[in-house]
Amino acid sequence: MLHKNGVIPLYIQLQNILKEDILQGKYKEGELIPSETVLSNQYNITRSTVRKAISNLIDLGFIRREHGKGSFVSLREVRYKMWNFGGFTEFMKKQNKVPYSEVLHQEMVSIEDRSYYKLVRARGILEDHVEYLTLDTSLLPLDLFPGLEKFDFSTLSLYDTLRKRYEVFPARVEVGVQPILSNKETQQLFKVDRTTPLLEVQGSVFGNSGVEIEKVAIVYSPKVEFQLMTSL
Amino acid sequence: MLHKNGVIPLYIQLQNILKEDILQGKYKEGELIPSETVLSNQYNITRSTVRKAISNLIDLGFIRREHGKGSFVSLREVRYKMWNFGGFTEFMKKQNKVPYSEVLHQEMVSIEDRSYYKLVRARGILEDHVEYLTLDTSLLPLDLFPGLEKFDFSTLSLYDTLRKRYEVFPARVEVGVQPILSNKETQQLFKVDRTTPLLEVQGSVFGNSGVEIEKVAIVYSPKVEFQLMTSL
DNA sequence: TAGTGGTCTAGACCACGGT
DNA sequence: CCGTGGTCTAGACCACTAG
Repeated sequence: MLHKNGVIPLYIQLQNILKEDILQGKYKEGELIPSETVLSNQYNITRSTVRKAISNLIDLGFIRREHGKGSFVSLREVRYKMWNFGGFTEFMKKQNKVPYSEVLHQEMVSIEDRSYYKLVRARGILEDHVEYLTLDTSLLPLDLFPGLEKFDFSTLSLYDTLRKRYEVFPARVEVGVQPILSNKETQQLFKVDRTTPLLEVQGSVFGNSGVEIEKVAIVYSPKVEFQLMTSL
Repeated sequence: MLHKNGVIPLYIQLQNILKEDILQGKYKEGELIPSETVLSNQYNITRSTVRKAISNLIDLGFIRREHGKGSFVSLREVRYKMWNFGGFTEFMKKQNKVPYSEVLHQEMVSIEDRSYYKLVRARGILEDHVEYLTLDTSLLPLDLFPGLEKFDFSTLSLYDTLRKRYEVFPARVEVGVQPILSNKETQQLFKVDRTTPLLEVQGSVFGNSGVEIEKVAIVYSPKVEFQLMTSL
């Protein structure tokens, strides 16, 4: 149900509900979602409000409308192969590599009246020497994870901690990919010159319940292969 | 004045009027346009209709709204979201853009004793000018597509042709993503300087039967947003 | 014909910004 | 305070799709 007198607009609430339903698989790729009329009756809101919610989801690439037919789930889900989001540590162990994390920086920051724990880590694998592969910047909301700053993430897995200590399970990422130029920090870390372009991924990680649990920015070493497969 | 009983929706008519006014300089960059109430009175339509017109112009990057202040002309740079690898033409049409393709180069090449039709196209959308978004290099095996070189892909959709003429349906892609530096060609095409890093996607497209039907390399303009979602 | 989305009206109340 | 945009209601008629 919707919170009629809450601070969050009804169309945003509905938008989030539909988005979650789609991502949780309640409405699957290609399937019809309930019609605008049905939704407006179901949630006791007008069709205009329903339309606003659906229009936003169309802009976000979740839904496609067809006149006279209905509104369809229209996702283009991308899967990754060599590259992994949900736990660098776990992934590397599976590859029989020794994962290595170095906390470069950590602090409490405040963004839009919310406090976050900011964690900057250089990550890589341990061979004869340390081979750095990514530079990770994470922002984790402290209201969701009180006391998070007390853990030592050079030895602990961040996602493992979220799961075990906070029972929060990373479920989904939404990211953008950009090419960037290296700066002094990444040049040193990845041993590249200043003309080397790098890959950066920026976005959000969401938990099971659909809440954003982490804002993340990762710069990848050129040694990391970024591959993906997707169906058309 | 608006044509009240015309075939063109009122909000589209208003949208075009405002767009023209902006492009003709009647409302200049940073200036306020008339308020929603004023426009609704002026054109004898409801505020909802005015809002729909303005919302579209915001999506198109002409206007920015500020709560309590008004709506300002704001010709921000448009960024295009593209998470599709196959079917540029179809994708752009769905976005109500006019797709534009320019064949820069085509030839027959031989790789590992197999002949391919090599097609290099600059692709983008047509607005007041051509906005180039990608530089596509395709390699299509001629044994699968005999006579393919006879089509004119500046006007025809490649994938459409594969489907209609050869009954081959692109089904899956496997690609790698790399950051690259711009070269002279891409600098000119995308109007960027030589220090601008770009995104390149390289890989293969497979048909329904699982055969590789195309080797592809796409360089993206910085105006293209490369976004993806995935479950963990 | 019934159900869908597409467009539009005529209101209402609210939150924000500047006077 | 007033004017702005932000949200929402409760209707209406239309065009399109499918049985």
